[in-house]
Amino acid sequence: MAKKSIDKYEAILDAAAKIIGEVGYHKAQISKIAREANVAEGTIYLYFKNKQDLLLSLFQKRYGEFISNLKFEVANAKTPMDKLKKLITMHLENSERDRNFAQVTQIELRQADRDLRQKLSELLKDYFDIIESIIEEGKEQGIFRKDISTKVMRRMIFGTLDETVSSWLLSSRRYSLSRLSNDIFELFCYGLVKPE
Amino acid sequence: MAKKSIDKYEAILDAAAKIIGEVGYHKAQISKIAREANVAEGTIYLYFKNKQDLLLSLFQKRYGEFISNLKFEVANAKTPMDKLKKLITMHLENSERDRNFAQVTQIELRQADRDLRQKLSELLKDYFDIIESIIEEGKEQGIFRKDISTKVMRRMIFGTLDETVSSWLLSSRRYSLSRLSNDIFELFCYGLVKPE
Amino acid sequence: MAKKSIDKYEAILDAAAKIIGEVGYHKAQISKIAREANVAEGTIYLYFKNKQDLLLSLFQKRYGEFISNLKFEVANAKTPMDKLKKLITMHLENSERDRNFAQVTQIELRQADRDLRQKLSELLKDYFDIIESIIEEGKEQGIFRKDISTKVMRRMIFGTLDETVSSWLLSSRRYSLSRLSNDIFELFCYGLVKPE
Amino acid sequence: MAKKSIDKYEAILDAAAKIIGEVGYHKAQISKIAREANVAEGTIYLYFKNKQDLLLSLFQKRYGEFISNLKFEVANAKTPMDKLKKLITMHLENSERDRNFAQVTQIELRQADRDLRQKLSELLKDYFDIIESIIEEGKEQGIFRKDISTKVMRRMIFGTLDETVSSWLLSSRRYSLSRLSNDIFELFCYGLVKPE
DNA sequence: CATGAATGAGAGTTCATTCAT
DNA sequence: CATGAATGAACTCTCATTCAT
Repeated sequence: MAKKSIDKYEAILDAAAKIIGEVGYHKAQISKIAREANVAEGTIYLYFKNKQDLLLSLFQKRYGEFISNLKFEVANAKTPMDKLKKLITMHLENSERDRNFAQVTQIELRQADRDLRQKLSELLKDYFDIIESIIEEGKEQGIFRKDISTKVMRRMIFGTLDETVSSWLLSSRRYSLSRLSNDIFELFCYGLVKPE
Repeated sequence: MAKKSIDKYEAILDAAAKIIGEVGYHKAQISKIAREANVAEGTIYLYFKNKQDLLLSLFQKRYGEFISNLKFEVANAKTPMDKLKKLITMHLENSERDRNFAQVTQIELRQADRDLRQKLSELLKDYFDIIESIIEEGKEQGIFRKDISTKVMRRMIFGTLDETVSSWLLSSRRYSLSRLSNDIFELFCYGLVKPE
Repeated sequence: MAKKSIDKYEAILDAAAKIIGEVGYHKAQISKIAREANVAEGTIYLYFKNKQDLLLSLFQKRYGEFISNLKFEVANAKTPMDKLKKLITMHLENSERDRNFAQVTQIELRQADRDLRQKLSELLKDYFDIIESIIEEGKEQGIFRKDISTKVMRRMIFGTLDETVSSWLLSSRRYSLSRLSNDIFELFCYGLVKPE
Repeated sequence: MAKKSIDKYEAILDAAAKIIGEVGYHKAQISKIAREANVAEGTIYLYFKNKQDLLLSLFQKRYGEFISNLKFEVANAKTPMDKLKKLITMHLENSERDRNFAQVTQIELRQADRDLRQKLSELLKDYFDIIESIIEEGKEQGIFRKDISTKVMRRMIFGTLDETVSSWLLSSRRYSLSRLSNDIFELFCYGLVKPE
């Protein structure tokens, strides 16, 4: 029984990710998600308070897993540079591996009502914390410049990764996303200007 | 009186920008936009084919003006560095000046149905072209590095600006956006790493 | 001026007949009728109280002319048989000549709201009277049978002509309508059964 | 409980027949039909694709039943004369029994958009076929005259019955419809002209 | 726990009619 | 008389949510 419930819970989340990824949050009908999950419409409301809660749970679960993996890997990397490199790689690889995850994260998060957006940004907060702690560490070790605020740097890092994935999604994923890691890392570290 | 008065057209666009900025495209009811514009609901349909067309026109007009200003200013700047600087400043200042514009641009563009997104991204194309031409010029003049593709660079620039504005919007604009220009410019040019 | 008014009045009626004939009363928009008549929408309301009044006037005018012609011709025919023949011929020829008239008469009259239908059937009354007086005359002269009520006979005559025109209209008028006069006349007079 | 209960389906059809019969197709609001059927508006869309589909189904069901009864009775009648008599009687009795059916059939069918009319006339086709086959049989047996086309005859029969019912409906049904059967039959067979 | 038929508020859009010019 | 931009009531259809079974 307990097992069965968890199966359904997962099935609904998977179905939601698929449908929302395909048609977007607003056009994703509960009835379609139910059908995709092989579940009755009413059943969804046994596991989730409402449609918004479903999206929230979806994001929470998927992003939560990603964040905890990321934390682990970042902790294991030695230098701030290594940590940054790892973060870029994982962000891109994860997006590439799970297209629905990326779609939902990138596109669907933006819409949504005030309060939903608020809740979602709380979830993002964890990710931001990881980025910022890497930057702080780099600054402390004298590797990263201190004349620019950590927040500005964090926005560059997240914004660039975000936009990179967005572009890739809109391009119908015709190229390898994760292969861009090195260039982006280079850009982050040394900027546009030719050295010397 | 000019037929289909331009005043009304503008009033509707303004009202749409305001309402959409406040509650998002999907929750922005035609009836509310009409009330905000001091116009009957039916009147909106004299000026716009439908709700989607209204959003499209809104973006087209606002973004179009911005783009043409941007083109002019960028053309007048001497070096690629100056041009890049100008672009950053204008992006942030424009967003700061017109909150509704920024809101719509940042948030609402992402949602929307497949075909709307398609049309909107065509409009963004112009902006991307400007950014990319600055980069190309910098590469040709030996100022910017050539070992990283222009597209990757463009995504960093646009993504960072985009995320910076998004953050500012979500923070309820408690700080000056345009004052960040210099730092962002520095970051773009020289990266995170402390020189020497 | 007076002349001009009459021109517009006529133009609107013609336009209404054309548009209604094409798309039906309910789908015939005032704006389209106005455009067809080269007149502003508001102008229509200078000549007609409302849309319903326009249809009524249209029918009144067209049917009125037809009825008065019919009366004249029937009066000139000698025998009840000749009169009946004339009536059949004129009904079919008139429908064939003016497709819009037929369309409106046949199809559009049926719909309409309770009260409109009431008013229209008053107009039909004149036509019914003509038919019934022919029948009565025939009965008096001992030509037509007296064991069947005049009303029943009238309904046969009108119903048959009506259905004949309806069929022709729905068939996209691929055959000559007026050429059927003789057969219908025969049928009316002697019925289906083979004589002897 | 049967899914999408047949009861509700029937209740909606009955309500539709009643409301449409009262105010006509165009003025028959879904909301009123729903109220009459003791059903929510949305429920109607569980059973019918849209308003037009509801009308179509209504006609299909009611007319379909009538046609199949008619076929049975006509097949059981011996001579073409008996068959014709049966057809007249059933047409009138059925209309008299179910006023809504008659109303919809007579009045509402005529209006409607091009495509709806097309679909409806396909349904009428079955009725026409029955009439025509009776005529053909009569011709073959040497009972009916062969010098007039079957189609012309069919239009007389259908047109007369149709008009008879229409008249009766407009008269607010102040007389017995079915009692007219004999006279109409006589008229069809022998025509207006007094024998001898 | 599970179902899915039923609900009904809500939203976009149309179009006959009005009225200031 | 004429205009046509503006009006806003009205209507169909959608879909998240509920609840009796």
